Amino acid sequence: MTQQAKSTRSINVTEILREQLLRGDFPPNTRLQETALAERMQVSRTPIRESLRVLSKDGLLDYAPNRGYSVRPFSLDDIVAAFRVRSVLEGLGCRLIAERGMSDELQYRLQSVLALGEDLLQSGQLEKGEYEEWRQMNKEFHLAILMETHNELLIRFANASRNIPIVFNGSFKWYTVRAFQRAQDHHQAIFSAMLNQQPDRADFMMQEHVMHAADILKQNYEEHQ
Amino acid sequence: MTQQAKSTRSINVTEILREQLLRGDFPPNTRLQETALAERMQVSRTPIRESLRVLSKDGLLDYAPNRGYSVRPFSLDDIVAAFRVRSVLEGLGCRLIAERGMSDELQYRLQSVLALGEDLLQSGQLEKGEYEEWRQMNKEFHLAILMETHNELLIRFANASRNIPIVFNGSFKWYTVRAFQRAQDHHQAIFSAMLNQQPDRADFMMQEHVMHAADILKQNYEEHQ
DNA sequence: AAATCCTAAAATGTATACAATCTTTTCCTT
DNA sequence: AAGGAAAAGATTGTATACATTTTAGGATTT
Repeated sequence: MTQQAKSTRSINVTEILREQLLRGDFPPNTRLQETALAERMQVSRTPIRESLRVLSKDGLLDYAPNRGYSVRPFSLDDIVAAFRVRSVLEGLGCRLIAERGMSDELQYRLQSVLALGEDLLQSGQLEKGEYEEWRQMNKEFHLAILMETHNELLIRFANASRNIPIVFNGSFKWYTVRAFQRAQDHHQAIFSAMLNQQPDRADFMMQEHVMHAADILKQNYEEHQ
Repeated sequence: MTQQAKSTRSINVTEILREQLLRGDFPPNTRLQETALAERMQVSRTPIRESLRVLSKDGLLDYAPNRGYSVRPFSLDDIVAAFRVRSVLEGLGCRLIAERGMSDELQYRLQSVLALGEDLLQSGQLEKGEYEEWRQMNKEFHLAILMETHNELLIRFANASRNIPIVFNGSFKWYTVRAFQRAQDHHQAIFSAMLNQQPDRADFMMQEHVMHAADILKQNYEEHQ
């Protein structure tokens, strides 16, 4: 029997709300009233309040004393700015690993991720808009690199920089096959740079890679939003 | 009459506790019990709990469900890692401003900050260990640059990366006159690079500047800790 | 004596009652 | 009718009571 990770209602509520916020379930500037949420979530106001406080610390909610919480609106500029920050954070991650050299574990793991990327590109799935596997693959690529740095703050910030509606699940729905191919090429180049201990190249290519994602989002934001 | 910013006990408690944590009032791994804190702060457990949750989100406290909060220990490696992250964040800030050019406001402000730095270097104050004014000057230099980027996430992360015991108030108490001079030179170079729209130089020199501070801290940490 | 189980105490998690603040409505004044 | 003050309602902030979980200690077993 698998051990159920300990949790509390407050934590559960936080994660459910976070998911809904990231999915864009609430229109921007919607006020989140404690009593209403408490009723909806079938808990008292106490865990709700703690959740709202956390989510506002995460930048997902606005807060004013005695006036409560509301859904923070994100402009396109906000989102692109967040990508820019993430690009240097993940770039630093690659740089750090390129400097010290990859562990065997990371090398094997990234190689298998890269192989999966190739498979997906050739399977024809991505043409049909089935990008869920790609999303998983991409997440693992980025997270594996980050974790290897063992820089707690870097990991925390890099993850936090993705906790933004629209951004969170990637904008793969707007990717062309060409865009997927380019992303795969970026992954390859980043891997190669880290393997050959080329810190500048690793950093630069990761920044290029992240900002490429930002460009695609930018191009599609107005039309499809 | 100046308008008293609205606040709540929860917010007040958070800031008091944060200050105490940053000052190092609590030994690492100290458990922070809600009832004890509530009594000490003369409030109920409710605002205490909200504060602790926030401070753990800020990385100052460890938390485990049903087991409460404890003071997070920071190793020297943790601290240097945080400096590295901050260096690329503030480096990005300088790069962004160098790319688009400084506003007149920022230019004048930084010039006056630089002039104040020169004054302090020549007044002899710094030799006597009176570095409080320097601390203020330094803070304004870094903050003015950050604010000018208008990148909300960048500002948030850069500030958060300084919310670490020991780091928070700078390690100026360990600075020699030579070290102050070098910091001033760095500030000058960063200003010059932004003024002349040299993004690479601005970014690089800011990273150099921040990591120099890390080096000094590193050299003095063991002996004086 | 070491290990395990059980029980009591203490701590955290949650619900609810009450207090303070803000918002809306009503009603009065001009 | 417009503006504003006052009161009523609604919402957030805080305290407290109760529930659940953890922790500590001792008794019991091996």
